[in-house]
Amino acid sequence: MAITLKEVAERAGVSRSAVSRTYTDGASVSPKTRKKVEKAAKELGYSPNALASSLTTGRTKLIGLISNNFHNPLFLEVFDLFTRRLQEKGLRPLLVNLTDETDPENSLRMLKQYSVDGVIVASSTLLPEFAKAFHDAKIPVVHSFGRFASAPDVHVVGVDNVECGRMAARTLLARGYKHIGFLGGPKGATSTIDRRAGFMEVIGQAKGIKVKVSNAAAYSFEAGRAAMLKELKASPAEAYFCGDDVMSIGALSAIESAGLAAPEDIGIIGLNDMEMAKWENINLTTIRQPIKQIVDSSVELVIAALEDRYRHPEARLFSCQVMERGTLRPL
Amino acid sequence: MAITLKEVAERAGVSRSAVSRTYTDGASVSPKTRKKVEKAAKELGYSPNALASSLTTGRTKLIGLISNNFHNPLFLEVFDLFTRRLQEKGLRPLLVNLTDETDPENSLRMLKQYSVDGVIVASSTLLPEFAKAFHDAKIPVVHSFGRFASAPDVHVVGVDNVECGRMAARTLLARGYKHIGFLGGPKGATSTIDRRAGFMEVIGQAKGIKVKVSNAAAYSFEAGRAAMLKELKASPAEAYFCGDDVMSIGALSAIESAGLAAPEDIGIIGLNDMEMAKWENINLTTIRQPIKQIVDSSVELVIAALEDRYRHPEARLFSCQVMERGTLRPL
DNA sequence: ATTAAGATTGCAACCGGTTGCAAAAATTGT
DNA sequence: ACAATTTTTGCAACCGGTTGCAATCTTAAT
Repeated sequence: MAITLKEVAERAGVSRSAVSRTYTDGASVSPKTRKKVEKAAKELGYSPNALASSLTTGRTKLIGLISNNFHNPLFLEVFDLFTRRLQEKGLRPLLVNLTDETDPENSLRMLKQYSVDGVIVASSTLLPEFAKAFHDAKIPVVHSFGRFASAPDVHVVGVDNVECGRMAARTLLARGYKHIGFLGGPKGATSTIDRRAGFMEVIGQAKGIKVKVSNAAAYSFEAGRAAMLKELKASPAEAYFCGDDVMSIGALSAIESAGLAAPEDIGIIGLNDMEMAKWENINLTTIRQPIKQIVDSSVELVIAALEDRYRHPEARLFSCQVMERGTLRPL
Repeated sequence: MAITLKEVAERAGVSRSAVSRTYTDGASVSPKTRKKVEKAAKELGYSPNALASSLTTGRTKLIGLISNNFHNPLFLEVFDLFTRRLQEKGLRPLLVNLTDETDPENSLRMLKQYSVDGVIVASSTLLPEFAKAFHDAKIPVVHSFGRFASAPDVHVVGVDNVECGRMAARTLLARGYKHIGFLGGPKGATSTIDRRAGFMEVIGQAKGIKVKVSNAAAYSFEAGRAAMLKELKASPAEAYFCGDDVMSIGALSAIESAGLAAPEDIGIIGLNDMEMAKWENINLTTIRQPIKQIVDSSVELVIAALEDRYRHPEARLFSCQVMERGTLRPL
């Protein structure tokens, strides 16, 4: 099919090793032969077969990028950042869509077959055990947007969801809301559990605050809307901390449908700060996750992990920030 | 590192060929040896190295998935569909993010190095020449969401944008709008050009209709909003056909900002029918692109193309459909 | 000019599989 | 039971590279 190293060697009048060495850096080739080889290569349109070389070097430069968040617009931004960053580092993302699956079995087998150098699990809903399966199979893995643990089993990069919960609570209290709602994502999601813990911790320390807790079925528009519609039927709180931005937008639409408005009638604070949050017709007050930093750090960490396979599992947490916009009443 | 075929062969007490054959279908192995091999493989946790085998078979089952649309939420749906479909067919998507690049050079080289079996270019803004580069390099390629041509250079799957333009014009005329706007995407994009042609064709055949043409800088919220704000300053039309749904949402926000409403003051019809279009707070009347069919057909076509490398380039067009929602006045 | 050290080169074995071919084993028919 | 088929098996070469090693060539030092 394609041009091989052998053909280039013949044309350049050198050994195959010489050709190979011109394309591996650090190898010893004289400028003269390098010239000859490059000339021949150009004439033939040769490009080295990365897969064949992976056979001996043990490196494919392939990184498995696994996610089950293909319905949350935030993750388009995440994929954009990941693919660019990996490309910049000379790595190639092999994308795995995990929708409707929670068992690592299949993806593990597949990624083993393709000898990926490492794996990035980009998901806020997958359990730590998922990433652990790769760790156990001795494949370097980083769980991005995963759950924080002080002594994690695998590398984790993300935000401190407990602190996010606290931050949301403090923000609402500071604005004088007395009747407050926690409208979480799916009950089982680790992110929901952690945010709720932080949220309740702060609320618990304040006096005379009434709290309402409820959960949406998913981090989605429909679920957020449905949950808020239900809230509106039975004495709603003055302001809600919603599971994420998409849910918040769903909640806002419910409020609007009921002939109410944010922040006049009900306040909303979201989480993520996805691009849509700043669209003028949404203008959502929300807690920003620094996704660029999380992504860059994840890539850096997976590279570090594949250079040192015995690197101790590490959790890298980034801090969030409240983005003041128009869905909470001013301070 | 990992378990190899040789180790399995030794443990099972058979030749390496025997092991290889148990994992290639159509090969001749007796049930007895197959049993032995499978037992040994299971005990050792063996899984064949797909890359090594690709060396001799010439098939990697890797498909390059190239896109430059990492900011349009529609493409999250598209990626979701592509990755799932490819997975179902036993193919693996190697994702390439082409943002800020229009030259195929780099991606071509890279995908050659990884010996992808085929390439899918998923973009409505990349030019046909881009996909052509892969075709010229003898890599099977399908351009999804690409420009229609009756005698295309490469396989194309998408919608007939000219017909979409006609459809939009007819829809607006049928609702009695007399002063009509075409608010296109970026001027150079083939999709914009084609839609405009169809649109103007139908309008031209109607009597007493006034048309305004303008273009947004990109298929994005901000560009759509900016373009509509500009329109609103200088005698706007009664209804607009916007470049796509994201732009439409931007336009709607501009309308709202100006204290106006759709469809009462200004009508909007979009294009794509992405998930957000049916969110209750948007409720956008739009022309639906059947993305599931486009994706499935693209995958099918790329498979056909890699099975028959001399297959004649083909254009597959799917028809669109108006989704009646709330941003145009009723019939 | 001679020699020692350093740089460059090619040979050949190897990475983890596949496959054509001929030999061996199993099956069929008589 | 024996020959003719058919199926299964292992050998060995190959896919497209890399790399340790010893041989050869340069360069620098004396």
